Amino acid sequence: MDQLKDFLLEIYNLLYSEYGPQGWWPADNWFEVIVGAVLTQNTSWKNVEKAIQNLKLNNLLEPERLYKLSEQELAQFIRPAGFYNLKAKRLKNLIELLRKYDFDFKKTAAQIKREELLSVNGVGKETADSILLYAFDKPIFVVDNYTRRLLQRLEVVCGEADYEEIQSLFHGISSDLQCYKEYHALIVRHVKQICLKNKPKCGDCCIGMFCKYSILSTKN
DNA sequence: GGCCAGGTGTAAA
DNA sequence: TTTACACATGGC
Repeated sequence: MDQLKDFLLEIYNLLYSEYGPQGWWPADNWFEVIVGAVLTQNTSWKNVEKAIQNLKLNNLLEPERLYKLSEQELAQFIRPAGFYNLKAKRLKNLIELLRKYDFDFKKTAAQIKREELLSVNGVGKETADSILLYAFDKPIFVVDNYTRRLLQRLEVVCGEADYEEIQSLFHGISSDLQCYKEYHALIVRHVKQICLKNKPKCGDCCIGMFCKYSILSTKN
């Protein structure tokens, strides 16, 4: 297990050396992180940016403002992010939770629990953990499909590995908040970048020496 | 024109 | 418990 820890730390160092700090989450404040976390569900960040911009230009990117806005109106502002009716509902659900804490950052950060976020319809594990890590600075690692794919290619986990299993691997290597924020961002950056190449091969990237299979390969 | 993107919930098998 | 599908826009 200590070996695995060292291995994951080495991967982190290689990625960090290659790409440098990623500055995640790209948002001006905690509430923008939360809105972005919902809007980015199965959606490219480019489209999320347009939706966020719409809200900003209309002075709506504040919890109280969105609380007062109707679901139908909200949906129109976030259209570019896709699934806009669904996401308007999900944002409303989340804002209803935030209202319990009087839309107050400190109060929410001090009291909010993962289970509470997960109980909100439209908030799954990845969204909940993104909010906890990037909006509220909780040392909780965010697992996404990029993470799963990368660990599969590195033969650290198999395809059936569940969310918490993968998460615990990262919780085992460090409890450092910045490391969690950076590692997740670096994984996203790396896998995206590699997949953009026409024919990525093994050994083709900064961690290639550890990959038996191409990142695009479906082989486990 | 087809495929995919920083997922999640629901319903049927 | 697993699988299929809906949700929708915009970039390449």
